[in-house]
Amino acid sequence: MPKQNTVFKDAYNRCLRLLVVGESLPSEPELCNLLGVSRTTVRSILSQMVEAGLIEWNKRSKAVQRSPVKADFFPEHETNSLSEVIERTFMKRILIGGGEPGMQINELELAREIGVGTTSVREFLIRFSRFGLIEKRPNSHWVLKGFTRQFAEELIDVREMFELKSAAAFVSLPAEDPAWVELEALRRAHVEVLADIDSRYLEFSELDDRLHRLIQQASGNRFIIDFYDIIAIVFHYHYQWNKANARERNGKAILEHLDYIEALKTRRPEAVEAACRLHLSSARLSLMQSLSTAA
Amino acid sequence: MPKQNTVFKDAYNRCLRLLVVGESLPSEPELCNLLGVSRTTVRSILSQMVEAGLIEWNKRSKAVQRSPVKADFFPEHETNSLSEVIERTFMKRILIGGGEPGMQINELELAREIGVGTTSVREFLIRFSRFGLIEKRPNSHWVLKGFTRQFAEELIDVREMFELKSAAAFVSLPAEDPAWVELEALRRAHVEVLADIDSRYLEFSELDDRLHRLIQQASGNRFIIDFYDIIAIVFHYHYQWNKANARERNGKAILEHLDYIEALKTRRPEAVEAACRLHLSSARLSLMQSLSTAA
DNA sequence: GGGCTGCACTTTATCGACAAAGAACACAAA
DNA sequence: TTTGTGTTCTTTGTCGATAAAGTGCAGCCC
Repeated sequence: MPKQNTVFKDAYNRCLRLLVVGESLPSEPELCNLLGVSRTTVRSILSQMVEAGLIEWNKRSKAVQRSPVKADFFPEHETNSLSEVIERTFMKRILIGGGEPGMQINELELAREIGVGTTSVREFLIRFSRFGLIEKRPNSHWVLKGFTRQFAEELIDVREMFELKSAAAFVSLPAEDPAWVELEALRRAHVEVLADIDSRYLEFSELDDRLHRLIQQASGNRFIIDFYDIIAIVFHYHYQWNKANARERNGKAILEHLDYIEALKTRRPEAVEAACRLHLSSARLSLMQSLSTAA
Repeated sequence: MPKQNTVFKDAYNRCLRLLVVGESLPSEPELCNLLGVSRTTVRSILSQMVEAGLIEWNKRSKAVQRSPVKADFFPEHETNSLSEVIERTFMKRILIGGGEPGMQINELELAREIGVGTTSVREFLIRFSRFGLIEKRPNSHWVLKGFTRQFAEELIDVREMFELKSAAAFVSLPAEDPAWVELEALRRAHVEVLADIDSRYLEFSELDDRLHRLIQQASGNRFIIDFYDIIAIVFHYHYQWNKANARERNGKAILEHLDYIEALKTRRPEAVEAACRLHLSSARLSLMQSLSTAA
């Protein structure tokens, strides 16, 4: 089985949502933009839709015949790319299941467990190794270094350096920079979630990601921006399986974010640094606490 | 052709140097340690040496029959691992040959040019991508971001942050830490090279690498330590093909290093910071200058 | 003339296969 | 009782093959 056709399936599903009975789908190039795939894939989708009796397709006209029903969609798990599947399985294994430091990682075993070829696993591990959680012994196995307190501390130390630098750069952004607009949008989103915190506290993760990425972006430094990927993935998976005190933790963090955003808006470096430090040390504390309860 | 036997060939060559006529080679496990390979490889080497009439091998006795001659050695290029070959070729291409930013990188073409399979090239590119010089468009090609002034500045900005942090950590190392011994050894090596700078100035690169790695190590932070790999590879290849003013540049840098080392030995944070900043800004200047002459 | 379609072609993602390299274990020697 | 050897088995590194996905060009339609 070369290449899964997950790109096709995912785009097909998304394309189904564009169908409006009586109307015609837009041109092929336009669909490419809408779906973010190449024309070849768009044409496969159109062909398939003809087969399914969803549209009549003749040159420029792509008349919609009926609305899609549930059975028209591909099952969601078939739309995940291989690397996503591998990543999830792997993270589950090392963050939950026995992820003792020093453990050996076996490419073949992992591949069999997930049901994919060794090449895919290998490439995943290589990509993943930049996160500092695993290490390769050449001509031999990988070693799991483990999501330990030590790891968390090293990660957060660098994060603090970078975030302070980025936040400082943020205040010198010109007034017309789109980041200011986005910052205001984010502030509103925070306020909205806060207003209904008891039922929406889980949305914090997304806000957190957006805010911090926006700030790192201001550094204009690819190493700083790329580093945030490590933080994001670690926080993402860790808190996904570790929801103790999430309501309380997230509520507090949203308030800190709002202070941080206000500080950025004043453009006063000292105010920004203070708010930034406050939030970061609180985030550090939460992570370390959740680590000790987990262990 | 699965797996090149470069490990074997390289170990074989190194093993040839251990041969002393009249004596016997040590035990298999000991050879493993000496050569840094597994017993399987050691045994292949011994078999091969028997075939070549270099030794008589009977259980524990491995009596050396004759000294190796030049023809006994495998040619050096056959002892380089595939990834080394790929790395060199690739770096040559992007640092010297037309490495215009935005250029597309074609896995297949690269593989053919180097004469290896696509998998190896692919894995190299994935590993290399963490250096921030290339970027992947999923399901499509890689994009060369280019070794530009911009890149150099981003790299050096982070380097300065990390090195200052590491140097600060260095002064708080306990007196019995082996780093102090290594530091003194390095100081002597610097003095030696300096004494004969006109003929030995090219040895500076190695000293530079050793000193900075020693200092980063003190941070105890894997992200800081790993980041130094990026700096090392960039400086390595850049100055390897760019030797303008090398004599002068290296002489100056050695003096700065000696100041830096002295400062570390005083264990006074301010002195260290000053020496560190001085050296780093001078290194930055050299790199930026050599970039403008190259472009 | 500018955008759209049809078609042929290129490149990537993934697999299975296989030799090189590593690891495990029982037996032998000192 | 420790250390070394013989043997067997496992795992990694690399390749070529192939379907999926992307790209480029010639001609067509408004």
